[in-house]
Amino acid sequence: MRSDAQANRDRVLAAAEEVFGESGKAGSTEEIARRAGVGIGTVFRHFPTKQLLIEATIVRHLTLLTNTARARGEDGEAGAAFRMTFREMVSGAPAKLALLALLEEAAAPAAATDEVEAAASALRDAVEVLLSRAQKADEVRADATVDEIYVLIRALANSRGDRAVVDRAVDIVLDGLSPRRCV
Amino acid sequence: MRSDAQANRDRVLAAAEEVFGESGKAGSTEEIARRAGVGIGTVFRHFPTKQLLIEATIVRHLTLLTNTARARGEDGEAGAAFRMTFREMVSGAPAKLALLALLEEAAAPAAATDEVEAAASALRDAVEVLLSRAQKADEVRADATVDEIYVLIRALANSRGDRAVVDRAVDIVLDGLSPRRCV
DNA sequence: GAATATACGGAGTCGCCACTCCGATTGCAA
DNA sequence: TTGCAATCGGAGTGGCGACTCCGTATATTC
Repeated sequence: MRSDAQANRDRVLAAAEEVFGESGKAGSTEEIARRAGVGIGTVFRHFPTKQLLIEATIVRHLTLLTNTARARGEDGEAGAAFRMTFREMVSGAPAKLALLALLEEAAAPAAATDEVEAAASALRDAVEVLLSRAQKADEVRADATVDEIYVLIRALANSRGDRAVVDRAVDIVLDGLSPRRCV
Repeated sequence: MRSDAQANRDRVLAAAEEVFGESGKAGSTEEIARRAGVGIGTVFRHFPTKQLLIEATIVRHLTLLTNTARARGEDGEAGAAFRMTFREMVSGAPAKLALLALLEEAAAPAAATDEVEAAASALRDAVEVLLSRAQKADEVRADATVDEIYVLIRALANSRGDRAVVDRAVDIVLDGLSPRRCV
């Protein structure tokens, strides 16, 4: 692959993340091309279909999240690491609400491509590691499963509203996730 | 207003709720007309703009939720009433995920029409009644505010995934909402 | 049962957007 | 530097969907 082609591909992906983050699926390919500083033709050469561009954007995003979670999983205290990652994943996408909506769609049973599927399950695994470590340290209730954590994170990540209010909502959820130390 | 006109208006609104619930904003006006069993012209006579149709649909939905919450607020035990309503609002829209996305958008600061605004705040008030009653009965932690409850409900209502998993996630959140009886 | 205002249906218009095509460019190898 | 295969750009195409218009149909009134 020629080096300019690679560079353009990267710029298109970055622009796509930006545009989809603002406008969701409705963001036009032309706008993406404009922001990437390339012609429409170039966008379509790299991603023959809008759907493919969306999927590539999602995979890129999921991969980033996975790396963050993995890094977090190796150091420090288990409970804090888990809670930190939880918070990060919730608030990490403040300007990317619409992107998350796409992500949700991608998580639907039928819609997932192999590649998207793989990226999603990698993230899931990374979160699972954090979770079970925190559970072993008795920092998170033992009956919680990754699936539930996932649902909670995705749900909260979609939240609009004051940052402060969302933060307090997250506190409440984390309270719910802590082990009940007495009845 | 002629009686047939009223009937058609109602059928259009019902069809709109259905279609928007499935496909969100992307649902076409033509499809709505088809399901309502009327011509496109009729849809546009009642709701001159797609945006207006969306808003009317949202108001209708919010009003329904408000009525449910109000009814629930008057009988039975405070904590149970609150939790019941919480669960209902979360799971009451299983086929209407996309509609909720619109609703979120409507809740954005700028986008709200007076009418939508009014309907939204009526619902908020109804929930607030339930909440403070439950708090007085020491069934819900005192430091929780309506805003946070709202964020939590909206977030969870958007969740996809197994019903069972979502239910357990709701349990976790409700645990977080219960008063901490010991440190 | 007319008369009439009101409402209906759906073909047609217009603009937007995904996607195509090909002449102009440009990185790269020799 | 030169040749050429890989890229690029962006005008053009086709289709879809919001919205309009007006001839037809029907509730309502007396």
